[in-house]
Amino acid sequence: MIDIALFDEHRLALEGLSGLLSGVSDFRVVLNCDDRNVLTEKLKSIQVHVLILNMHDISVRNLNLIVQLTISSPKLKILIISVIDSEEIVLKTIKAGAKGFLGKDSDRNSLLEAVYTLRNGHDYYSKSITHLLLNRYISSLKADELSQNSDINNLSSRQVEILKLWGESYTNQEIADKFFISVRTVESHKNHIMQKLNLKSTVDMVKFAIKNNIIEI
Amino acid sequence: MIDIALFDEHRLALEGLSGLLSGVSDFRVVLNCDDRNVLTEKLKSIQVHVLILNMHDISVRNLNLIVQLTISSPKLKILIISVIDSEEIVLKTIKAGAKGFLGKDSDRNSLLEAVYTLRNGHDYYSKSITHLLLNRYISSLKADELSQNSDINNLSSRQVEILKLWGESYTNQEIADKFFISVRTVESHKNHIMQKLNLKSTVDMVKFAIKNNIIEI
DNA sequence: ATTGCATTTACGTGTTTCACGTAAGGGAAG
DNA sequence: CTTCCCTTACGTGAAACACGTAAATGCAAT
Repeated sequence: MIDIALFDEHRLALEGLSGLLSGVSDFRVVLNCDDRNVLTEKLKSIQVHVLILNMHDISVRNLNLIVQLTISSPKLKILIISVIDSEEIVLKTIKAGAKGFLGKDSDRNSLLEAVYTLRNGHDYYSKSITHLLLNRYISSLKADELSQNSDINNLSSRQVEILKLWGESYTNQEIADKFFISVRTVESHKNHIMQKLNLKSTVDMVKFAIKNNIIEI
Repeated sequence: MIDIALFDEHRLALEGLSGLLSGVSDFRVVLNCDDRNVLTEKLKSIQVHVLILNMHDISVRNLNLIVQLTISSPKLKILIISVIDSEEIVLKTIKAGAKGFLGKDSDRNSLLEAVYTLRNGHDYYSKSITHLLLNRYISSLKADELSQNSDINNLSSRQVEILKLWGESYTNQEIADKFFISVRTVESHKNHIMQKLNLKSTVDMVKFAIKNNIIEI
């Protein structure tokens, strides 16, 4: 029997999540909670194996919640569910102490699998996440093969900075002024970005930036 | 019997939501969807009474989805579920054409109530939302509902053609060759588009084209 | 039928960005 | 110390952009 606590600020989502788990005989949902403070209070008295945190946004507040719970309940396994599943976010939650992460591509089976896996003392990350986490490791080994994959991880931070501003309709000159570098340098950065990502036009670069959440539509 | 379509980018949440509705005998969930494009496609063929959209973020893209569906399926009642329920956000979705909004304080009963209410031709907003909004304010917003998305309609078909090709990374020269016109003419068209839509850069033009489904990401 | 207006077409001029090189200096890794 | 990548920067020619001007067309209203 696995004792589970559920947290979701959104009551509807909380109930939905609760429903997904209630059918499983091995599971016992001992706590449904939509209030951060109530959660931390309750977890001091009752002991659960797995805490499922549905995070609608990954704010410092939410990350802190993970950190706090990790400290106060070292044996508690925290599973994050979030529709926001960029590499940065996943890494932050892991760093904060989460043992599992389910992105938006996850379904009920992934959830059940994740709970079992965490209960058994292992980490669980959904497919897209694993792929994401492995990518930078693999890319360091097989840089040539993967250089064709238009992956944001291959961009340097400077290149992302430039791309971000340019995606907000800054002109090269404005970007140059902002960073105190030459316009030619800005052009160079953009050239390198296009080469690296194998993009054939600036239009493609905009699309790439949008796809990779570098800029907002 | 009320036919319902469900959309949620997050599969887990989608399944949870589906579970919350499945127990009700009056309801028939005919479509579960986690892909924006699939949704619009499917809704062209099957007819549902209520579409429930769970929005994890209220982006222009999401708002535009509402607008598009409102235009293509005028009889469809759209119910928004979102953990983000600030006044501004709610107003935007209503403006876009949504007939109901459930904020984070809503539970399963609110959901069922909302679906019934929408099916009966009325609007539904959860408690916290209702007291936020003045009725006359809502109705004044609805008046200009149709004039809001007139931007795209102001473009001539030629302008849209050009924008479409350019959005597919065609160069001006290629577009000119395709239409047997001068490169300068292509430039003129683009200039006119930018003037007409009050865009200040080509990056903005890409974004506009994406927002208005002229080009695909 | 003529007026009026937006559209489509096109060009001129000057600025900006793109595409493709080259290359120096810095820092991290081996 | 060497190697490799990143950052910085420049050169050149082509392409695209910004801002005008302007003629021919098409269409709707009077």
